[in-house]
Amino acid sequence: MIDEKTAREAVIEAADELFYAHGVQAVGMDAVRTAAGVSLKRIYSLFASKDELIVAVLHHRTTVWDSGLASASERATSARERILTIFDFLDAWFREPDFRGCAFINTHGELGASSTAVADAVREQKRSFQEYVARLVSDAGAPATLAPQLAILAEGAQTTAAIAGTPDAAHQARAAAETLLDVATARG
Amino acid sequence: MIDEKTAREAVIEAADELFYAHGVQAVGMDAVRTAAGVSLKRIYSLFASKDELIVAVLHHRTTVWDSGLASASERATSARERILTIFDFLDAWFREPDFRGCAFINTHGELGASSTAVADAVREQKRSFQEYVARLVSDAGAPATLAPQLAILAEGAQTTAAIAGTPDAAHQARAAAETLLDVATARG
DNA sequence: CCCGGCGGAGAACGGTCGTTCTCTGCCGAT
DNA sequence: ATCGGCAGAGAACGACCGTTCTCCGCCGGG
Repeated sequence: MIDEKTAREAVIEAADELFYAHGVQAVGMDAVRTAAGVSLKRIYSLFASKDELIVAVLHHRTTVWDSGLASASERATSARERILTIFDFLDAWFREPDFRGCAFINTHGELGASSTAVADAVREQKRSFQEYVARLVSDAGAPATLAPQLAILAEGAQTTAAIAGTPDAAHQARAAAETLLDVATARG
Repeated sequence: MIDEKTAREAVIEAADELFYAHGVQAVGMDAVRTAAGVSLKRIYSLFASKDELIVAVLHHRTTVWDSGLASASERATSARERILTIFDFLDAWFREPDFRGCAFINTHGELGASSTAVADAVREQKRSFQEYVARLVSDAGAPATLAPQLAILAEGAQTTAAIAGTPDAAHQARAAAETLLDVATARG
């Protein structure tokens, strides 16, 4: 048998892909089993329940998102550029053919009311993103009130792009962010 | 028996409340029956399937949202004020104890991948909102590019408030909208 | 007063889901 | 070579859901 860590990752990655593509409740554990190539018995020895698997998937997505954001901002030379890089990162994501909105928002809408563990995992990811933006805003010398405004733009772009089915929202949000940055950094 | 229109409305309103509170898939038709006080047989004579009921609920929510937005903007005296009223409307909504995000976004995340009828109804509502904002932006004499930026702020505020569980996003988005409006109407 | 049909209540049906169990074959140890 | 135990495959189980069906009580017309 493959070692535990490998099996865990295979299950999480297969579940992530299926959950994101079809919604969590539309995917049965059988489908996860088939996609991951790991027996149900083993899946249930790695995760106590589907709910626990969902939370693990969300945590996995958080790390993927964080590292994607970090690597996208590597080329940026200033804090201002790093902020705007967020929206370029979104633009590239929106153009992926299987883009279907933010998995955290989707999962929260689907299960946030019934599972507090899911709601907590989603809230934690959003909080961490807000913190990331706040750090960049502080680096750019802009007032702290700018950070939640930029975060709201990023969130809105994700849902707008998901529902409209076009990536336009990324550059629209980017333009708004530029304006807000200009105004916030103009004064002294 | 009660007349058809009344029964239809009772079913739609009961389903709307339950779907919004718990998510669509978490609510069985039995629960709708009990809440609406309309027999299953009658429900299925009014709606061919649960999917059709979901779409009817979304259409109902669209009219409720539109009229709420319209009545909130009645007191505003200028186009600029009418735009900012959107965010005051959101603020009041976010403070309602049973606020759980935008039903359209939630339902799209849950069922948008599997039901094109649902995805279409959601997209149509967002398109109509974009149009409403575009009309106000035009009335305010601002460039058309401002409209999607404001719409993105409104969308982002809704998901942020839903996940964070606080109404802060409304006034943060309002402040950003004010800045964008100032910049967009300063020239000329 | 009797009868036929209509509507409501909820049981029934077929399917699916999350979870567990059984069976079978494989592996290392003796 | 034989045995014990572990892992995989998938059947089994109980619950539930969307949808349909059955039965019962009520109603108006003769």
